[in-house]
Amino acid sequence: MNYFLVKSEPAKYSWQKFNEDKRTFWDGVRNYQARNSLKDMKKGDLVLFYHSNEDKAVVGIAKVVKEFYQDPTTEDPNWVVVDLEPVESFKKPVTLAEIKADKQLENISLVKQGRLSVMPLKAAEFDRIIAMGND
DNA sequence: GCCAACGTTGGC
DNA sequence: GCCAACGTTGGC
Repeated sequence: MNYFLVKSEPAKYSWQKFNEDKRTFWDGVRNYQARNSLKDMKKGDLVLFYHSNEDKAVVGIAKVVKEFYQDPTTEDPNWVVVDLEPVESFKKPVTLAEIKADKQLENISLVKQGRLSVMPLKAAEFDRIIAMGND
């Protein structure tokens, strides 16, 4: 089981919209590092959903329901998507400020490499954020 | 709206 | 294959 975090601007694709859709393909990744993470996702892996820009908070958990395949929004074979389904919403969104302030999360890619839109998480980091979201 | 960080592109 | 220029992302 692997863990990841994906970012979305709420104005573009919000957690709420995702829950209304019940399922989505994660398109628009145009960065090789992020793409490699998409390729590492296996069915059943869990993915934190982060709102960038407006909320700057992790708002819920999704899971991988279909492994990577050609991005249907481009002809370029470099780019892939995965299918995700919402699992649950956090009781309380975990803000970037809280993550930055947490000792156990100081090395998380979200903080260290702010511009990356899809990133792997260590199990401990994933668990920690979940715990904070359910406080 | 500014700017820092950083990935990508293209000239040499 | 190096590196400067440029574009994009995202926090503030």
